[in-house]
Amino acid sequence: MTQLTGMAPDQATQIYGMDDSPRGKLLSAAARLFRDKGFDRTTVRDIAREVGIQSGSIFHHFPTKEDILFAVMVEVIRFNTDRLRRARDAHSDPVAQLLALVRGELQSIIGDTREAMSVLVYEWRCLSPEKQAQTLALRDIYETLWLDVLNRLHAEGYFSDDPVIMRRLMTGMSSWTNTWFDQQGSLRLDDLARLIVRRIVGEASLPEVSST
Amino acid sequence: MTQLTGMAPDQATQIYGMDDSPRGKLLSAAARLFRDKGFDRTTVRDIAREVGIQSGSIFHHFPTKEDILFAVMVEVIRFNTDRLRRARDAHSDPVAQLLALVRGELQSIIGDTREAMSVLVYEWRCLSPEKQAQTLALRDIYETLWLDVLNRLHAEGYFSDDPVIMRRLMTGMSSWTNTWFDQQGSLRLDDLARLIVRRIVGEASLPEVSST
Amino acid sequence: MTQLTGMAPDQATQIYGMDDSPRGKLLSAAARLFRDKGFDRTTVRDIAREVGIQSGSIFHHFPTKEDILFAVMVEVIRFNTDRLRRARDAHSDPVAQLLALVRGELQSIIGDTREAMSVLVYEWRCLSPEKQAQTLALRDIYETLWLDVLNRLHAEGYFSDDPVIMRRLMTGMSSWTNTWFDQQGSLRLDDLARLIVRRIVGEASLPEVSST
Amino acid sequence: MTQLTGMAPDQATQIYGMDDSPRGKLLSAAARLFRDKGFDRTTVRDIAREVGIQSGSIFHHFPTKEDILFAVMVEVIRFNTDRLRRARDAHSDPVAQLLALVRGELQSIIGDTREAMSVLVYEWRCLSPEKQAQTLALRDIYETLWLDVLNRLHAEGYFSDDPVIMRRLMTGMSSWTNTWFDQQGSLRLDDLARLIVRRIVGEASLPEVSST
DNA sequence: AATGAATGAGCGTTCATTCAT
DNA sequence: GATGAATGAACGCTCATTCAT
Repeated sequence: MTQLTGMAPDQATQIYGMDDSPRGKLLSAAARLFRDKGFDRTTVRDIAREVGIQSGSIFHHFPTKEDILFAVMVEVIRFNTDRLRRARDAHSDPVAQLLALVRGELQSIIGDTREAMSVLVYEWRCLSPEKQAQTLALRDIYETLWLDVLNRLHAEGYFSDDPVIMRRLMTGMSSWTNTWFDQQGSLRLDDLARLIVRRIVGEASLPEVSST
Repeated sequence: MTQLTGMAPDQATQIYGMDDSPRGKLLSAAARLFRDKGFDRTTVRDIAREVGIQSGSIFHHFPTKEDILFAVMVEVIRFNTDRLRRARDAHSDPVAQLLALVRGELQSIIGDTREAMSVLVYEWRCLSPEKQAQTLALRDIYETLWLDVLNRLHAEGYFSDDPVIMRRLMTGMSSWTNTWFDQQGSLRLDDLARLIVRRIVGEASLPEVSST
Repeated sequence: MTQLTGMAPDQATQIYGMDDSPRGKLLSAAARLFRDKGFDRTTVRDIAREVGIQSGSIFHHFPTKEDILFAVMVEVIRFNTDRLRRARDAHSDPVAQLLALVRGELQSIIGDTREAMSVLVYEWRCLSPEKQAQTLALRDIYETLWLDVLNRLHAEGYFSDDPVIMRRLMTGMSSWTNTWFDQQGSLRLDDLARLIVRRIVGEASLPEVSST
Repeated sequence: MTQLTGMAPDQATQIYGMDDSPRGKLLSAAARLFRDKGFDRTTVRDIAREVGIQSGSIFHHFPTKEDILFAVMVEVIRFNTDRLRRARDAHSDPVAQLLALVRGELQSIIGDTREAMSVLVYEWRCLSPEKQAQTLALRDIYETLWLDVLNRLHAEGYFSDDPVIMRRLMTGMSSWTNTWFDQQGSLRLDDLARLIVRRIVGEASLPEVSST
């Protein structure tokens, strides 16, 4: 768990495909630009300038601009799915598992992969229907991780409402944090995670365990 | 309250500025197109075609394309601020007031003003900084309605966490519903509102009152 | 002659067609705007605003925007042809006649009709070939006034070069004054006129007569 | 001096920046179109068609249409300033220097750079104030060449009027030649130059020297 | 792989002109 | 005569993509 909560303010970890290779640098630059200016307002020249190449050279790495967006989305889903799987596997208690999932998701949204996660939400429409479908298949795997844990909690009586609805409310709470959470502020990511989990399983269920 | 919960599946009410006038029809068409395709991918020719005029004629009603976006946002905030104020004023009990606010906000997000509300969230970046500031001033008024009620509930012991944080979690839950809530589905808007309110004030606080 | 040299700094006289009628006010406003911004950069809305009507109303007075330009040019040529004819007829000595013509032309270029005269030179290209031909016919009448006097001076031995060439050099000197002559400056219009005449007939020919 | 007076009927020399490069061809085509139709009535598509490229390709060479106009003006001033300097330096007698300047200026106005010189006069207003100021700085250098010679002639008693005014009258005579001078006509450029110089220094001062 | 000039379709916007009222 | 909403063609400019080098 330490890699999740002990992250540095900036980019403690790195999305797999966003390494020092030309392709990786292109994806990192694109993720940030797409987040800051939007996909449509980011030109391939912007991206090229950011990594120090000419705009024509981009097309040796990606067939179209849309494929860059697609790659950013695929990489961030894969990376965060892996992260969540490892976080869940570190615990056996379902409440602790839920907390680990929330921590991991918050980490992805406001921590190391925040640019790409923001792109995933806000630039969804810029993807062709075909690529949307491919991306959705990956998101389904990610969501299954959540539903498994929530179904178990529901079965064990931690909450009575529909687990699918509960997950949707959680997704809303998490994803919205990108608009307001301040990493330098007094609210720590861990506290926020516990706060969200308490919305689901109630006050009593969450022990005062440390986050380590 | 009946006008809020008894809405027809489609457009029971109408945003003030989006009437049968040319300007109103332009705003309605723009709101839907901006939601469906995004601001940048909607051309003024798209909007013009939708209302049956020539593209040049748009500029008799709005000085720039961005001003159409701005008008959509201003109208929807004004309309929904009024709606929430009226909804709150119909109750004196703070829990009932919170429920009324949540119902009203859900109505705006997944009901009659859903297109414009979606635009407000997803096309924010397309507004110039000057217009963002003007829009934010209107949103502040809207948010004050919420914080007044949440502060009172907090003071009366209905929940112990920071009311500002609670509002942010609620905003996330509400706004995300535009991605999944199905008006034809089995979950009714009223039930969803009660479900959200229970995340804040707990199970016991919300009586089984009817929604009328 | 007094009306020529004793003119007020601004608009002592008025071009015939530019009176207080709607048409006249339109022409005055157009002349000034065409001079300041150029024909192509002046919109009919600019002209309409200047005279306090709506842009559509202009077309009750002139069939096209180009016809406004044409009218400005025709009026100013007619007016200045008349002025020059009267100025010449006030004298019988050919040197005095030439001086009177130069004074009158300078008056038109830097005095009361300066806006319209500037338009005549700088917006010539904006006229259709047909209207250019009509306007040229009027200018021919104007030029004949000059050539009559210059031919007589040439015949009487005041200068030996081709009178047509002399007139062209004079036109250049006169028309260029619109770029530099300062009505508030120390050089008076009368002095400038004598200076120009001396370029043609030499120093000795021009007596030190007063301008009245 | 032979290269100045012995010019071919068409384009004996070439403005530095208007060579066979894409940029040079663009500037030549633009200068001619701007002269013929005016800046505002020349479209970027017109210019592109003239040099056989697509309209969008123009913007690889110039950031805006106005920058093309600016480049035309800057190039022609620089080129003609150099030409005048060389022409003056070929003589030590001030009358001969003045004649050389007039010849050079006429050459620029009705000879090899006539399109661009016309643009300089007639499209001045189409330049932004910033670019006007930059262009004026270059014109000041050009004008200083003239005033140096005229001041010397004035000091040596060749004429008694203000040298600045004399230069302005000369500018008018020269620049107006673009409206009437016919290179195929019987009046030769050299004769016209001597004719103009005689307007300033009088009949006696100009010897019957050959133009070489 | 990289370049960078060129493409060409498409964008937001302008504006002289029309015409029902 | 005056209005002002509407027209529609044309404008300057952008930019993802191509391709000869």
